[in-house]
Amino acid sequence: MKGKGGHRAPAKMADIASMAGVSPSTVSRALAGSPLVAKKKRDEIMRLAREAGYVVNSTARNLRLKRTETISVVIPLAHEASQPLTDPFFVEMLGYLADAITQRGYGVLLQKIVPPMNDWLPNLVASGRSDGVIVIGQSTEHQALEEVSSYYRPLVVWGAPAVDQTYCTVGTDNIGGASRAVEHLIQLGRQRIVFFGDPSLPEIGLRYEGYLAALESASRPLEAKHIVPAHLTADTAYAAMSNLLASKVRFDAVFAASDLIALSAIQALTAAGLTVPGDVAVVGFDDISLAVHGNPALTTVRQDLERGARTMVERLFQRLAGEDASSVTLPAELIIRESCGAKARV
Amino acid sequence: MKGKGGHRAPAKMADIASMAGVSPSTVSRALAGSPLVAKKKRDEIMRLAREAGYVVNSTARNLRLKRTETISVVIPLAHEASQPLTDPFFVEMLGYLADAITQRGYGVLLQKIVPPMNDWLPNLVASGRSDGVIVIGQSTEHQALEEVSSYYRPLVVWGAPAVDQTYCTVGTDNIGGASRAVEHLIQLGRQRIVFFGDPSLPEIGLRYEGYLAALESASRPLEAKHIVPAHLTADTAYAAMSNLLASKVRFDAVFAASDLIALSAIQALTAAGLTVPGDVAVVGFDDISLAVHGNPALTTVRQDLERGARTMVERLFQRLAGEDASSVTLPAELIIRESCGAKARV
DNA sequence: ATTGGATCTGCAATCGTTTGCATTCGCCGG
DNA sequence: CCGGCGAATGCAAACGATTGCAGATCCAAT
Repeated sequence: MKGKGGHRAPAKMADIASMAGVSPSTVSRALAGSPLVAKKKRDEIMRLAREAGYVVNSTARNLRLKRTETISVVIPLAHEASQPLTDPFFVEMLGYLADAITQRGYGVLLQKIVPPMNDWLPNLVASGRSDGVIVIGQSTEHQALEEVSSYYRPLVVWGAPAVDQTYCTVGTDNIGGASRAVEHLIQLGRQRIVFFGDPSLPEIGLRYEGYLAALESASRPLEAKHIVPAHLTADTAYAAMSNLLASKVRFDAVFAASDLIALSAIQALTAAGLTVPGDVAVVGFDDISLAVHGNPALTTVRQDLERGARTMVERLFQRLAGEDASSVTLPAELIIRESCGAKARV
Repeated sequence: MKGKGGHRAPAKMADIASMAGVSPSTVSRALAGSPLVAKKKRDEIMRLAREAGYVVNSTARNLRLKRTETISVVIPLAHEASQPLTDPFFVEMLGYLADAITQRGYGVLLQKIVPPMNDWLPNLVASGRSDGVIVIGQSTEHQALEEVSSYYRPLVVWGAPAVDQTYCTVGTDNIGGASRAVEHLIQLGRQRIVFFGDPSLPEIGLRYEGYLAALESASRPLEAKHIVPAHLTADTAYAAMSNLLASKVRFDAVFAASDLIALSAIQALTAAGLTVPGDVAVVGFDDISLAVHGNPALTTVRQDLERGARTMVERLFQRLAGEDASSVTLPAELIIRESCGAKARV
C-alpha cells in the first residue's frame, strides 16, 4: 500500500529533501538519475520519493527549463458550424498524433479553433504553453500560418504545399490520388463524373486538379454543373447531394473530396432510390476506418494517416532540435471496394 | 500589420515595462485590467503589448498562481490493442468536452492510456500539469480511480456509478435504456435476443442488467449461449459475430453494447447473407452520429453526450471551487430507426 | 601530518509572473 | 506653506524546480 501523495498540499522537492536529510539540489539530481550523486543515496532518495508519491511539479520545472514538453495540436474547423469534431478523418489523425507525441514523452494540448478568429496562432505560440504546434489541415488559415512561420520554427501543418508557402507541410499526393480515382471511374465506363467538394480549400483544390487532369487525359469535357462545392460535413453534403438530384443534372459517378461526404452522398443517393454502384459509382478520399464498413464498402483514395502523423511529429522534433525540415508529400493509394463497380444495365 | 512577437526570444513582461517606462508590476496589473493603474496608462500599456505581440508566459503565470487553467481528459483504452481511438463514441465525447472546457477559458490536455499501466492517475494528478481530470469511461480502472479520489477532489469520471464508489461519475441510465431497448425487441416478436458485449466493464455490466430485467419481466428465459462478450472494437466484434454465426446458435435479434459493435455486427450479418432487420433485428447503444447514416439506419439507445460533457465539466468546476458535486445519471432515450423492424416471413 | 585529487554536496541565482506592502505623488483644504 | 489623504506605483518576496560553481569530504600517496 504505497502512500499516495500528501493528503492536503502535494509534497514538494524540499519536503523530500528534508526527509532524506539532504538539500533540494541533491534530490533534484537524484531523481534525474545524475551520476553526481552517490548511487546508494540516489536509490534511497528515489525510494523515499516514490513512497511519498512525490512527482516533480512540471510547471516549475518547465519554467526553469524553458520548455514544456507539450505539443499543441490544433484543429481548425472551417465551415463546420456545429462544434463537434464531426469528421472521423480528424479524429483518426488526432489519435495517431497523440500516439506519436506521447511516445516521445510529450503531452498533447488540444486546441479546436473555428476560423473567423484573430491572432489565435501568434497568441498560442507566444503563450509558451507548448514547445511546438501541429495544425491539422490548413483550412482557411493559410495567411496566419504563413505569417507565424516566418519567425516560429516548430510548426508543422498537415495539408497541401502551396507555391508561395514557407511553412512546413506534410500531406498526401492529392493530385495523383484524385486523378487515379477518376481514371478508374472512367475506365469503368462512367460518363458523367461529379466532383463533390469545395475546391477553395487547399487540399480539396489539389484533388480537384487531379480530377481535371484525369478528365483531360481522357479527353473528356469538363462540365461546370458537375462541380458541386459541398462542404466537408455530413449534413451539408447530404443536402447538397439531394439538391443535385432534385436539379435533374445527370451523372453516373461521384468523386467525393472526403469519405465523410462520400458516405453522406451514398446515403442521399439510396434514399432517392438509386443504387450504388449500379446507378452511380462513388469514390471517396481518406480511407477512414468506416469506409470499409460502409454499405456498400467504399472505394476510396487512402491516406496513410499513421505514417503521416509519424512524419509530422518527426519533422516537428527535427525543427525543435534546430535542424531544418522541409515539406513532404506522401503517396496516395487507390483502394477499390464495392462502391464503384459495374454499371447497372437499364 | 501588427508587429508579431520578437524575432528571436519572445518579449517578456520586463521588456514591455521598460518600453512603457514603468515597472513590471504595473504592466502585470495593467494587462489584468486592474483599476489600480490609471485608465490612461493602462490603455497605453495594453496597446504597447499588443503591438509588440506580447502574451504573458503562461508557465510563469501558472507557477505563481498555482494553477494551470488546463484540464486533463484521459481516455483509457481497454482491450483496444490497436493504438488509435477507434470508437466514435470517445471522439464525440472528446469534442463536446473540448468545447465545454475551452468555453471556460481552459486548455485541454489529452491523455491516452492503455490499461495495464501503473500509477498513471496518481502521477498525472501529482505532476501538476492540470487543475482537474476528466476520465472518459472507467474501463478496468475502477480501483485506481477509487484510490486517487480519496485525496484528489477535482476528478470526474464518465461511466457507471458503483455501490462502493466514492468518485464522482456522470453517466447515462444504462439499465433503463437497455431494458427499454430489449423490451422493444420483445414487443416486435423477437424470440432469441443476443446480448453482444462484455459485461465485465462497468457500464456494459449495467446494460446487461437492463437486458436481464427486460427478459425477466417478459418471463423469457436467459440463455447462456446468447451472451456474447464481444470487446468494443470493430474488428473483434465482427469476428465475434462471425463466430456466433458459424456456431449455429439461433437468434433473431441482437442488443449490442455500443453502436460501433452494432454496426460491425450488421456488417457480419449481411456478409453472411442475412438481412437486417428481416432476419435479425439489431439495436445499438450510444447513438453516435454514424448511427443515423448506417445502412440500415441503426435503432439505438441515445446517450446525450453534449449534455453529458457539459455536466461533467460543470461538476468538475464545482469541485475546483471547493463545492461538493455528486454523481449523476442522465436519462437514456430509445431511438427507433430501421435496424429493428418487422420480422421477415419465412 | 600534509597535500592532491576525486567524488559528492550545497549555496544561491535563475526562469517570468503576481501581489502584499510600503512608498511616492498629486492635490486639496486649512 | 504644510498636513493629510487617496490614488498610483514600485520593491521584493514568493511560486517550485534546475544547475554552475565553490566548498566539503574522504582516501591515498607523499
